Amino acid sequence: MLKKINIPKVYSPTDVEKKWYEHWIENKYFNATIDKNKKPYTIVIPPPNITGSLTIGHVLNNTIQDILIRRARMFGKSACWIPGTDHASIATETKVTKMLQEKGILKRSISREKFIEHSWAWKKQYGSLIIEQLKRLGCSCDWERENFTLNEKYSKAVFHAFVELYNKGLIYKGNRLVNWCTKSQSAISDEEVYFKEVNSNLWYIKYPVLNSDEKLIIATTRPETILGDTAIAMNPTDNRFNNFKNKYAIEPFSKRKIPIIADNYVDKNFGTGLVKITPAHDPNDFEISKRHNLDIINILNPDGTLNSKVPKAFIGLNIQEARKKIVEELNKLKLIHKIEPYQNNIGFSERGHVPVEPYLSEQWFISMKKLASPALKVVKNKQIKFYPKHWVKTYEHWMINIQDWCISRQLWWGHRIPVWYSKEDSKKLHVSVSPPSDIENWFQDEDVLDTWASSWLWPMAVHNWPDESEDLDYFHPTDDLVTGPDIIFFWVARMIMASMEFKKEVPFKNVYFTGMVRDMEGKKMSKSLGNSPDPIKLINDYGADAIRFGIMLVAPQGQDILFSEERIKQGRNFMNKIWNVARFLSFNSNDISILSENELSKKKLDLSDEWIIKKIDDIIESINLNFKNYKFNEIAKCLYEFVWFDYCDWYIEIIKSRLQSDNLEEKTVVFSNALIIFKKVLKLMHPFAPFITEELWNRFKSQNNEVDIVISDWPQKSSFKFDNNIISQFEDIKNLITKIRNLRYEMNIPSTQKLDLLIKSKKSLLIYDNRQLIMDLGNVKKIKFEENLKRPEKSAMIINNLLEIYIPLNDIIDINEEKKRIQNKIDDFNSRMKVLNLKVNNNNFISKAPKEIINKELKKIKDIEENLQKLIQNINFLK
RNA sequence: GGGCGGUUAGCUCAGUUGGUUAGAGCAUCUGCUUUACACGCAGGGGGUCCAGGGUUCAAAUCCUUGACCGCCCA
Repeated sequence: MLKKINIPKVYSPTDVEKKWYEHWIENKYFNATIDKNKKPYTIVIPPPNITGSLTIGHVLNNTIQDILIRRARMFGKSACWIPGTDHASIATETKVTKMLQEKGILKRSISREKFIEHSWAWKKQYGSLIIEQLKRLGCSCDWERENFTLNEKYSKAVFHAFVELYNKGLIYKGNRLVNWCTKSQSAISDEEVYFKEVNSNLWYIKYPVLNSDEKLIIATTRPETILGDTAIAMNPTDNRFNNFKNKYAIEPFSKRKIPIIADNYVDKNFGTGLVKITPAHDPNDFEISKRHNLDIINILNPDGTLNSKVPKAFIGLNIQEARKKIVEELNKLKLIHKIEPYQNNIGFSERGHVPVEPYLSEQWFISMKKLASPALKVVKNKQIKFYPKHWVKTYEHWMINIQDWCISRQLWWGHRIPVWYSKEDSKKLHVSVSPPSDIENWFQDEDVLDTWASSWLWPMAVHNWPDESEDLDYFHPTDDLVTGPDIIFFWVARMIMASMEFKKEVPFKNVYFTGMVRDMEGKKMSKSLGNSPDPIKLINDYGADAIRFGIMLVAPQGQDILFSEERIKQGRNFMNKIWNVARFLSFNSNDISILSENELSKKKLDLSDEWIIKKIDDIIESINLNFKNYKFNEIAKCLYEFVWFDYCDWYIEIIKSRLQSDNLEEKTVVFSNALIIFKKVLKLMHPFAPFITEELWNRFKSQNNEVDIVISDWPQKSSFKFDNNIISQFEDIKNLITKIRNLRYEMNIPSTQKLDLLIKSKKSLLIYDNRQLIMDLGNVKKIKFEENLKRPEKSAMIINNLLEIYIPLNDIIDINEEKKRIQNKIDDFNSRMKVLNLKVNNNNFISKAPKEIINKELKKIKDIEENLQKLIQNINFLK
């Protein structure tokens, strides 16, 4: 027996969310345990930076993960979602440096140890902001397993990986051009460089040729690098410069003699067809220098000023100053041929926002070729599947053309490279997870590792790798990874490589790439652009469920999302709808003993009851299928449409009068059915909208030990066996009602006026059995069947499912309007008829199309003909 | 230059393997204090599915060329 349930008029998300989140945590629902009777299901969170705060992108990403993990939990799996944060070497160091600066402390004036102390303090204070925000969103992470990439245990894994690769000969130290950020004075990765169009010039500069009066004209975007030139190059097929092959040019400032060489890299059509080669300051030039054994002259200090390799007058100038002075001097020497405006694509450091310098320096590298091939294989043979799958191509392209990975960073916050150099002989190295025992005779490498060189171990290291552990055995490989395509290379690919190399198994089975969240103008959301709304404010205003649902509704697989607050409103409105239909049920809950689904199946049900049961059965099936295909927005849409259009707009409206019935049996059956459907909806919706569903579930759950929804079981299809025609029969009834409503509008009939239906037919059981709901929803007073009915004067006519139905209207009727209305219908049918006739009279169609298609078309024609015949008779009658 | 997406209603987007009268939300128009909900109800209007060519009995859907927009790589 269900007691009267009270539901407040307004849903207030904030209180409800807090209450249930605490309840879930207290009951340890999110804590996964190793249970050999259950299948494990694992997700590792893409660890957000400790410097970060929640963005709409995080909301999308983590909502999807939460949906997956909550559903897996309801499916009876041992669901483990491991959260954590990333120490974000460069971002954090920048933040801490800035914070210290504001306190008047210069980073270089304090010791490394002191700086790291400050960093940990900073981390303690601000580093878990985003974690707290994820809780507000409702994320059901296993917080007891929270991890951090700079934890002692985790660091051990990072060092272990370094040492293992070093011992395998896959890590080396080398001179390479790296992307140098002159502001942070550190190497940065390709991925930390963004490109910007900059208005610059193309300078055409004349180079004197050795032992000749001739001058060669080359075009360059970087005149200041003349000081590091070690060659002039042409394309070998370019005959214009044949005379100069194997000669030398003169660098105008230091008067160095530089060779004139031929290389395929040179584009004949760029500038004059000749380029200057500066190996230390351009990646392509560097490659050329290796092919031609050229000198390599580095003219820059780490801070971007010119070093002592250049003539005195230029030493200490920064790049802009040097460029200006060089051009002035060249002008004086009359060596400028011309200057053209030129749009240049220049790389900028994501952290320092200064142009990135290709810079020759000594760095640690991982050689990637060997690691790449198994990682490529497991994606190609679908051991790891990508959703959407078109990312496979991008992945393959990168893996095939993979470059060695520069893993050292000139920073302090991070994993210090586990290499010690002997003080006596710096060529003698100690490479180990632990320092040498006679530490006083050694000094450690100054650099730290690239952050990605720790997070690439994430799925393993969160489970104690390299140590053996039950967790690692049970929860690894993980199941699904949800992340953005922008980090497919620096994270996803590298995790696959690490896992294949160290563990000989895939780190995850499926990767779901979300779309990018953009604003309504298509711009990427970012803090600096100020176009990123604060999700916490949105949660406060609309509720977490509204945001989760709103964003899932507009996030189709693999498509970028144009986000605006309007989207959230749709989610909120939907939550309001759910809340209110629950209220409606609660008003009728008084003293009704609820039947089980099994008991219900033995009762006599109306068409509408069977229809809604069949509908939700179909929805369950379709949701399950869409989960399999990672089509989350389809699921959201399914739920939205079912709840709003089928359940609320039709079913609830239909049962209103039945719930008023004096017949207790009738009432019990109808209410039970409505409630059973509703509770299934709550379960299906729970992964998308966890809070409101838990709240309502607890209000409606029966006394006999039903558990909280979060750990309840996923709904099954009903055991009802249905006639195949249920859906179409019910559609007929719906159509009839819609036609009556539409007629009202077209004929200006007040909505309060009850109508009579006179049906020219013998008793139609379909209509007769459903007369009550037709009367309720169509606002109809009585329904009469009469086989030989004559069209009453002053009536309007509708046709539904080939039935002629008359609605007497007395003086309201405007016969001309009625004629017009019927003529419109006739025109409409006629135009459709034309198209159909063309099709059916085509012999090719008849001979080649499948039979069921032909029959379908013929049936349409037959129906239209019958309809037309009736309509024409009617209009003739009116004339 | 290479690769990957996209172009469908005024706006934002769905549209599974080719066969519906091409859908939804927002916006818009009309009516509604109908005993859950105006964050609502009922009804309506609004489309050359970017363009050309092709395959097919049949194309928004498949192939091809092009235009435009976006992203990634060089």
